[in-house]
Amino acid sequence: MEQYDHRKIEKKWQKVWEEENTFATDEDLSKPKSYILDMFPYPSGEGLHTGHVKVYTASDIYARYKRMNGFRVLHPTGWDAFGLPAERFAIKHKIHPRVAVDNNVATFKRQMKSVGFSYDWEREIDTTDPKFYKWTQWMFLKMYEKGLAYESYQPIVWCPTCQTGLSNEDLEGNACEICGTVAEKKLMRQWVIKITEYADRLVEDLDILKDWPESFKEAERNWIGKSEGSEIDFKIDGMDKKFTVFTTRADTLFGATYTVLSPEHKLVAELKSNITNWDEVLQYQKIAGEKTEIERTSEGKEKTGVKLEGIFAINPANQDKLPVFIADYVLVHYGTGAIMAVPAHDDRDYEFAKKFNLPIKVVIEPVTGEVKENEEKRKSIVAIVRDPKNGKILSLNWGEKFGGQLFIGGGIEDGENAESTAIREIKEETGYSEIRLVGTSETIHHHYFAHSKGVARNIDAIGLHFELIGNKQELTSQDESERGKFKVEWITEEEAEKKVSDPLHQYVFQKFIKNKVYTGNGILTESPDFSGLSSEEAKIKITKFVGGKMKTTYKLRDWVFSRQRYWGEPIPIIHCESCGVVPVPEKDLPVVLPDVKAYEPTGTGESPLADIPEWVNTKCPKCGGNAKRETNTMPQWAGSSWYYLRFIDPKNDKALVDEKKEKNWSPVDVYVGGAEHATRHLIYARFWHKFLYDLGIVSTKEPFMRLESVGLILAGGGVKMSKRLGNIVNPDEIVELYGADTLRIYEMFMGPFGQASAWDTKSIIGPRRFLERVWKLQEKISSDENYTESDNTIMVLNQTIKKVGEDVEEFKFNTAISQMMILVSTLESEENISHKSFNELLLLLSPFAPHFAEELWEIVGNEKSMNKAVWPIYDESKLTGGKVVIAVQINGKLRETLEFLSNVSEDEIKEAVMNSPRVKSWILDKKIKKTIYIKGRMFSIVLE
RNA sequence: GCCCGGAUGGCGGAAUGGUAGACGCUACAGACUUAAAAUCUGUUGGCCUAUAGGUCGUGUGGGUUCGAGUCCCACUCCGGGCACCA
Repeated sequence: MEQYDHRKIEKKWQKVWEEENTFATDEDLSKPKSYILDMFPYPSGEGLHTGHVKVYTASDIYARYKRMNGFRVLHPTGWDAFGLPAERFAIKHKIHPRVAVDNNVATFKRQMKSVGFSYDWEREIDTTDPKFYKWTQWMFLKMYEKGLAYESYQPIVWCPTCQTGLSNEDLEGNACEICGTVAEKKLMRQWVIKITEYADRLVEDLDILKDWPESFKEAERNWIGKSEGSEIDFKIDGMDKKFTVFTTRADTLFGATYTVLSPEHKLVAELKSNITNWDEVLQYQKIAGEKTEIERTSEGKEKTGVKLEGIFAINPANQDKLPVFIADYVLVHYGTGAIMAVPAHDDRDYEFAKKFNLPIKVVIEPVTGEVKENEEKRKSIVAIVRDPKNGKILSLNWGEKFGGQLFIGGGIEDGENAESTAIREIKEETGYSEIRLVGTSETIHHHYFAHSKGVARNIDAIGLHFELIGNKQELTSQDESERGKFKVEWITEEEAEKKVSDPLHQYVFQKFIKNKVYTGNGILTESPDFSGLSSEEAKIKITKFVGGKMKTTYKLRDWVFSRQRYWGEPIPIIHCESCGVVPVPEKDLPVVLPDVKAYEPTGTGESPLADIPEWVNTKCPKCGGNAKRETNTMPQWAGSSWYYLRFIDPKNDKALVDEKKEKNWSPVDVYVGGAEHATRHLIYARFWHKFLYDLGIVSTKEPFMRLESVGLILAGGGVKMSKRLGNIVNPDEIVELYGADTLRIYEMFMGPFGQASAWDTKSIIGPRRFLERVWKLQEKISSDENYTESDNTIMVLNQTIKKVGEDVEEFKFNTAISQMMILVSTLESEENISHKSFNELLLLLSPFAPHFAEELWEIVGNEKSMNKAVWPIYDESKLTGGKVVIAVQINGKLRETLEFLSNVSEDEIKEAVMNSPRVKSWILDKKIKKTIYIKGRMFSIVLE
């Protein structure tokens, strides 16, 4: 027997696969299809890393498995090669990005081939290839045609030293990562895509995606941030001007005590002549404008703003005159960029109101507890008594059964008001009477079940806040029996927050002591015709009453689709001196990126393309007059938003994808990649797909039916692999030392595919030993054609076929591998093994360790190529081996295990259990209360 | 602050509400060897004990259940994402 030499074997089979084009896509339409895709790589100069190998191995195993199961499989890859890193690299090393990308691609391709991925390389695509980006540009023109692409001035983050625009990743805090200068904002003309027009469908259709992780769908929902509310107009007092606010809480309109515009709101300038503190306003606008988003948010919760002196808005509900502020906590790009502020029922408005000393008007009465049937109405009070000397609060400890820790509560009796009730209850229950009322709450509607009385109650409670002014405590004897039920305790705020679990009492505490405002829904008060309504009802009625309209808004913003960069797809637009914006005619596509020597930033913020007059200057396709080309390029996201469609028909120069072929292969059945793409890439691609669906180019609503998320590979110690820490593992070294097959198995065996796990080079030896043991098994193959292994081995073999198949379907590669290890141990314990069993083991192993399996397949004399072989089938009747082991529990504890034939009856088991000496010794003379039998698993005895 | 995950031996991890720790690594002991490596065999959660057996044990505290790593409630810690979203 020859030694297992991975270097020889892996090269040999990679050559065979390449020469025979083994993994060319099967176009036999009689077979079911499976389109298996991983998120294609960005070919960086760093080369392939272990994380790539993890994703690509998983999809490769799945693809090979599907082929063996009779599917026609599309499993391609390509290069997402436009973007900033390549351009940076080019500037730094004076290498043209085209050259750098080609070099990097060559490295990636060599590395990927060395790991043995079964891609159909004939379908390789590259987003920077004009034949590819012709179609990216074509689709941009379609979006322009449909009114989805528009020009707009948008702020970019700008480094005044580097004279270049920065992405968020280029920022270190609020400063440029490269030179350390504090970044500014600069308004640039941008192309923007109206993705918001698809927001609703992007949310709705998440329901189609049954095989996406819930966490991805939730992340998309949050990113899109759908919110239902009302738009309501506020007139400016004494002027023919108004602004619109967006609110989800129209029910609180009567509680609005001021309004806020975002500093960038266009009405501010229109009001200039009437604003008496214009200088102050201007200065605030300037400061807010200079702040980067990071600065604006890193200042914590401290609210800032400026009142527009001389300006009042009219509350359309009650015609109150409200002050108008500008403040940067109101964002220009969300809702309408203006809010009505209701400090009594919104945390931010409350903070702002406190700081600027604005009135706070309660219009919602809280509802606590849960509404029950047949409730009895009551009126009561909850009193908080605080000792200002030590901050402690008076409480009654009723014990676990009677409500636990509470403050002082009680029913309002005839002839009493809330205050007199509270004073009486405090005196009766605690003996304190030297107190002073400092606050009274609104009515609180509390629903609860009074266990002592056996009735459901709906009480209208009033909270009262007292301060202790004297320590005199007089207890009268007639109250003693009542007082025996509880203990009077002074507790700290922390204890009160933790121990008082009753929602009503906790609410009153939060209101008075923690100064919390009530932001939930409730029942309206102080809202003339609407008082007594629920929030839900009032939202609609009040909106209607003031002539507003119900409106859905999204957090999702339109997609800024241009970059002032060289290395991207040119936006196919021409600016004509007389016709204005003219799209490049389809016949002139692609607009090829010119080959230039310099691609440094221009210093004006414009794309380097702007400095190439022979490219920029052109003739208008419409009138023939002088015109200039658009010099902005597309973002890196553009190509990756539709590349999966091009794999279906990568060489087509008539269409981005042939209609028939699209129907044959779309959609992607399994898409594998990282959770960092849960929002942007996947939302952009889903949007793009829906746009193409509307054009009739694709036949499905969604591009990716199932999504498998990969977990990070961390370095030892659970930290991220990074160049800086010098802990990056290069897959080349592992392939050289242990072999690609070992690397593949190691990465799949590390842990659950979707979970992060730490690289541990010394553990790689385990998978390598496993392969060595399989290698040695070939010596045990019996020459006797009719040789059969023991029943036990047959059982394990069948179990393994079942488990590996099921686990691969579910991307549970780690447990599939451990089951194969169990099979190998079992086969090793046999004197000899059959040719058939060994072949089946190789077939199970082949998706995981393809070179290794091919070699052994050939060595043991199989005629047909392994890649034409089919996945083994297990025999249902041989999964159990005819025996069952029954665990015996007594009072829930394992006391015995007994083995039976699998056709054993419950009575036989019971008899054997009762006769077991060990069981008898546990039962002794105790009575058996009951027995429970779980078929084929366990027998449980419960003793009295 | 909000959202989403997670917590099981020395380590990576396994476990349809039913024998916790499969499988692998490490470590220890033994075999082979002049020796080492490799390989093979055995042991490897703690404690008490004889290798029988017992007892504790899946981040913490409660609960449901004959039975909880798994379900429910409250909390702690760790990781990831988002950032004043009206």
